[in-house]
Amino acid sequence: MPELPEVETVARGLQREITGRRIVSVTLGKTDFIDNPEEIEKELPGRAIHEVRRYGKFLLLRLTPKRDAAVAEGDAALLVHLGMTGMLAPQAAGEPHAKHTHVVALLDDGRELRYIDARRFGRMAYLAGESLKEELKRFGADPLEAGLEEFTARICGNRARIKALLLDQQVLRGVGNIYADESLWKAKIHPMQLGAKLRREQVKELYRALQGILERAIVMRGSSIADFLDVEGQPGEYQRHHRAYGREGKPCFRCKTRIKRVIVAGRSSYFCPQCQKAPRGGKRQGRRQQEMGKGV
DNA sequence: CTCGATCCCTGGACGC
DNA sequence: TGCGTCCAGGGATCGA
Repeated sequence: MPELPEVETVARGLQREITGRRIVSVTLGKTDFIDNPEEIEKELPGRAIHEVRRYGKFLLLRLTPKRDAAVAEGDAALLVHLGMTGMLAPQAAGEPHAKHTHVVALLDDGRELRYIDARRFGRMAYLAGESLKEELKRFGADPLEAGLEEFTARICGNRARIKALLLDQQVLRGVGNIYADESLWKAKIHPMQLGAKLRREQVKELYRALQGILERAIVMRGSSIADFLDVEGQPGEYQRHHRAYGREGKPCFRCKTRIKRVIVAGRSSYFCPQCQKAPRGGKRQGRRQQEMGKGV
């Protein structure tokens, strides 16, 4: 499941592999995950990819203007979200298309940039000018770029549960279920804790934990749980270092207590019930008890 | 404002 | 062996 480190890994691979290549033609398969398939067919051919970078969980393939463009349209880009099972990689045109190959862009070096996605939970869109700007503005701060000040403001200015906040792409862009759970475990914060109720010191711990984990995961080329593969078809290694995610019933690496799983924000959330203390009033009651304990 | 529920989609795990 | 069922999960959407 591609989150920030996995998408970063793919972006770096694509940046190395296809920067400078011109798109010759585009062939589409199923298009229900594409915002504007007809524009993709019309706008991509003839443009070169001049940069590939990550934006949250999106890959941003920045495109040059068309050679015969009559009017400037501003920046143009292909946005690609890998969803759960998406993969974007250049392959030799002669290679048979894998099952679930839905977009094929022939490049000017004879290779094909292919988008393969069994579940089609991903998303693809061609955007330019203002609509590109508007789209990018919808997302929150990149957790690796945000300073402690901004991180704190975004987490504390919110009454939702910390797990929900970490997953909310309008708060932070790029964090998904795995790295949310891993950073909460590291910072010893219960996933149901309210963001606004976290102490300053806890927020700082979380900030450091999240950045450290994301950076380390990028070095290890991401986590391969089910089928994540990078541009070269290689799995990541970070799944070997998970401390909470997917470890229900297994001993906590710190205290040996069995890792528990609860649903928060509609997602499985793994945590250590000993290290990550439940917020007062807990999950089971859900009643509206507050104040008094307001004192941070 | 925040929540849960529901839908999208397919493959893998599991039970019988 | 083969079926049915459940589950995974990011994100949009809707109603509470």
